[in-house]
Amino acid sequence: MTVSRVLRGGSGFSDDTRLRVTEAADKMGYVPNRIAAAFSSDQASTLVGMCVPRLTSGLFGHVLDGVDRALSRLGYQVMIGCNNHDLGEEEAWVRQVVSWRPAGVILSGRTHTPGTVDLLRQAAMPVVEIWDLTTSPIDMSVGFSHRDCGAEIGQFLLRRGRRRAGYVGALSRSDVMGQARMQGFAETLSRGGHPLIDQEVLHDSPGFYPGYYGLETLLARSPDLDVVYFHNDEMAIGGLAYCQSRGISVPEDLGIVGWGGMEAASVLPRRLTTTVVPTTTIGKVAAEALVARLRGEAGQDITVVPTRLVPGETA
Amino acid sequence: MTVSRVLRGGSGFSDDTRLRVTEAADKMGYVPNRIAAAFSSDQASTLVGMCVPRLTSGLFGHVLDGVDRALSRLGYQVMIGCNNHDLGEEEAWVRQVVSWRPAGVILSGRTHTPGTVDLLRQAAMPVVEIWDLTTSPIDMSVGFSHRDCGAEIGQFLLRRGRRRAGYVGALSRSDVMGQARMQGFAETLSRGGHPLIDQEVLHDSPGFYPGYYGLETLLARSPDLDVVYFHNDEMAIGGLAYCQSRGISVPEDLGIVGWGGMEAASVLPRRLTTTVVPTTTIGKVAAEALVARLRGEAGQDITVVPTRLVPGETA
DNA sequence: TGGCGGTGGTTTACCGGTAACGTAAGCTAA
DNA sequence: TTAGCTTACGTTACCGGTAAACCACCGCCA
Repeated sequence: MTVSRVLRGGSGFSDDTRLRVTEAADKMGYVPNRIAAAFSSDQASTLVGMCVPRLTSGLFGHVLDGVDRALSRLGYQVMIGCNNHDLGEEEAWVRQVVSWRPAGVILSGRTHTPGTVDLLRQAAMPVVEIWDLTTSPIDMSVGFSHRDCGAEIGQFLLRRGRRRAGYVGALSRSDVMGQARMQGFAETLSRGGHPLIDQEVLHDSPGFYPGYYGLETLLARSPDLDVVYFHNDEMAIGGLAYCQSRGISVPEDLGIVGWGGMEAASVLPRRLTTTVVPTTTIGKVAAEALVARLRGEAGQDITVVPTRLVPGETA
Repeated sequence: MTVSRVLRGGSGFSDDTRLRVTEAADKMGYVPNRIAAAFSSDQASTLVGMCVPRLTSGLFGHVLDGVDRALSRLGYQVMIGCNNHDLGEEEAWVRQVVSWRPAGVILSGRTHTPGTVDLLRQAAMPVVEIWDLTTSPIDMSVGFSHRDCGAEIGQFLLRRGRRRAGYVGALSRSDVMGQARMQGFAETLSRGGHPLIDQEVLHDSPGFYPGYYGLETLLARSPDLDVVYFHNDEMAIGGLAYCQSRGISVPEDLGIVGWGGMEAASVLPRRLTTTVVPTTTIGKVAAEALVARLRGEAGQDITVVPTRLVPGETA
């Protein structure tokens, strides 16, 4: 017991004892057993679960980094999961993670299966839903509105005099966020009197080549578009490559707009018009909100982390 | 006890009992406590620790994905860590992770502090060192030789008639792997009779802008180079941008070579000459080697996962 | 009828740390 | 002098699952 107190930096022991304990621990290479600690007292768990739609996405890599930096600094460990944009996989992951009795959980997205919500409510632990802001979170929400992102781009393009807009997207499973951006975009255009002309949504992952071929298909069908909004930057870059290969000059003949703020976009000869998402900040804020809740500190349940429209040279 | 056997799919109970148990568990929303399970029997831990140098790197995102896919399929959970290319941070992380008594640990790199090695040896668990192959691993090693990557590029360039090569790198903390590539490159050039003319190594993270300005500095000092090998693809793309801004035609005036096989590199108008690293495969193979060891199956301690030189249009 | 093996289920002890409580020694103050 | 408090440390029970041993019962056969 005295050893436990010394090693956890408590009080109620003499300096002499402390020294003897730490020396002995050092000499025998003692590593405390956190499993036992977490087991004996529910409070002691320093595990936090974090689930993202894709691990290979540059954006989520930064979110993960923000979460890990903030949490590891405070002595927490991060258990990761990847749901591949599938709510069922998410539920399976949540079940696994809850069985580890973590201190809290961070999920991506605002849509979950009833089973997932039940599991989390029963577990009665802090939960942060990130990325896609919701006003009725399970517990807490940190992110931004995808609909607003699309709407903002819509307004921007109308102001720039674009009148015949198209959309190229990808629907990998139930990726509702890209959908939301598109809807916000389309609605704004309609209200502005110049509704969306055409859209091409591929059932594929939103990468470079789907962007390339998606634009090809779209333009074959609707050749007189003057701007195309893409699901994300990678697809937009694919679109740019298509334009280059066909001698379509950007932004004169056709405007190209992406989303996400992928680093590689800054690599292009002309800077992509896009919405930059504060990925690392979202991770950091989510982690801090979770820890604040754990410590019983006051904090807001819903935190808006604003995105930033970057008017580049492609639209 | 009977409940435990039923839920773990053991034997020694009737169908009737099984039904009663599963029904009751369902009704009460029972989630087994893995902490207790891991605590009671050392064998039951399904945690695996995985430490990478950077979470924001596209390459390591794919490695992580390979690991997570392979492990979650087999019922393991992944605890992540990021050491920021710092061996001290790695040791701190290992200490944390070992205190969770994981089933095994995956580390990036072959160089570790003595403390790290001690901790892992004492813990007597499977350890896989990935990315940078070593013939004397702590336990197992999965990866490739960075030195050979550099050497292969050296030979390739000599065959293509390049005679005056330079190198632009970045030294973020103790990133020994970039160093190894450069050494393999330089040695091969020397043996071929056309040694490395000049190099510029920035103390910065290896990104787009350091590549841009690194090339600027290098060319200011050594204007007559005919090819430059970069630390990685991002830096090489920065170098390409510099060439474009100064009217240096690639590959005629100057060859540009990267490393890593970053996806965005395929986005460029001309395909970057580079070495593609099988990131996902490394993660997958490492995870499978670890699980094989856990199951007592035979497996090799050292697995070479070959890289692939992609002769693009920039060198 | 006694012994034997298999089936189905229960009892017991234990993993290693921690909360709560117990206690002995030393000190203070009435 | 002694009740009362503080300090330093020890005891005990418990967290929830699991390994191993144990037991009850049945059917079977010599």
